[in-house]
Amino acid sequence: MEKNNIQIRQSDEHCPVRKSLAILGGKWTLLILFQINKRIIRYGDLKRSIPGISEKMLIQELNHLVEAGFVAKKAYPEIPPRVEYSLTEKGMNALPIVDSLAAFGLENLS
Amino acid sequence: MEKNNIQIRQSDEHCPVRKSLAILGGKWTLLILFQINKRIIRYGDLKRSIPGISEKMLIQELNHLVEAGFVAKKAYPEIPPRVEYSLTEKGMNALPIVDSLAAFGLENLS
DNA sequence: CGGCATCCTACAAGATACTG
DNA sequence: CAGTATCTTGTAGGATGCCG
Repeated sequence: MEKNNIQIRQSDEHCPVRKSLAILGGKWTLLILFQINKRIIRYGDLKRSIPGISEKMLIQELNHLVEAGFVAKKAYPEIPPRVEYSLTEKGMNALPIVDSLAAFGLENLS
Repeated sequence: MEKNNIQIRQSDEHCPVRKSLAILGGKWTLLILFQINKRIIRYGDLKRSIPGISEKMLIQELNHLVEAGFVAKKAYPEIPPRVEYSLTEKGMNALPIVDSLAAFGLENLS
């Protein structure tokens, strides 16, 4: 309640919002997390669920997210290959963000 | 609970997440909303509260947000000039987004 | 099927200087 | 103080083609 009075000043890199945006701020990042959601989904299905994304961006972001520990990747040594993606615990923690984005879009944008 | 089964497929422009990202997806946009927050803040103070932003980007995003109806701008015809920015109702609705971003950053990033 | 390697460009973003 | 006006640049992102 006295939150209005505190100085909200985060010097550069210590701001949690900035740190989050640094990882999740890509054009497609949050959309990908949103589509994976609680599912275990194959690469091809994921790609189809995000119309307009290029293979490069999808793979790039997925690798990025796997490295960062937000997405788990499981590859089956079959032919033809099958690769499944899902959110880790850490990745699930980002779902409130996309939920609030979705809610905002529904209520405030045409 | 059967949410896992439904096809989460938004064809392009109807996806609320995409619509939100289209407006709020800029590098500085959410950070600006976060800093204004519930305050009525002058341009100079706002700029100082976001280290690293250029005047151009700040003004550009502010104008953008004013046009979109998320930010209110009040200019006083004084010398030297004074301009105050604050969030509109609509802009307040975006605060849950930055809150979840902040929470995510605090809990999941170093 | 699920990638990776290139090449390329448009636009977001930065730097700088000036003004009411 | 609060902007505007240019000019320049970096890089996110797109297009295309090949590979295990």
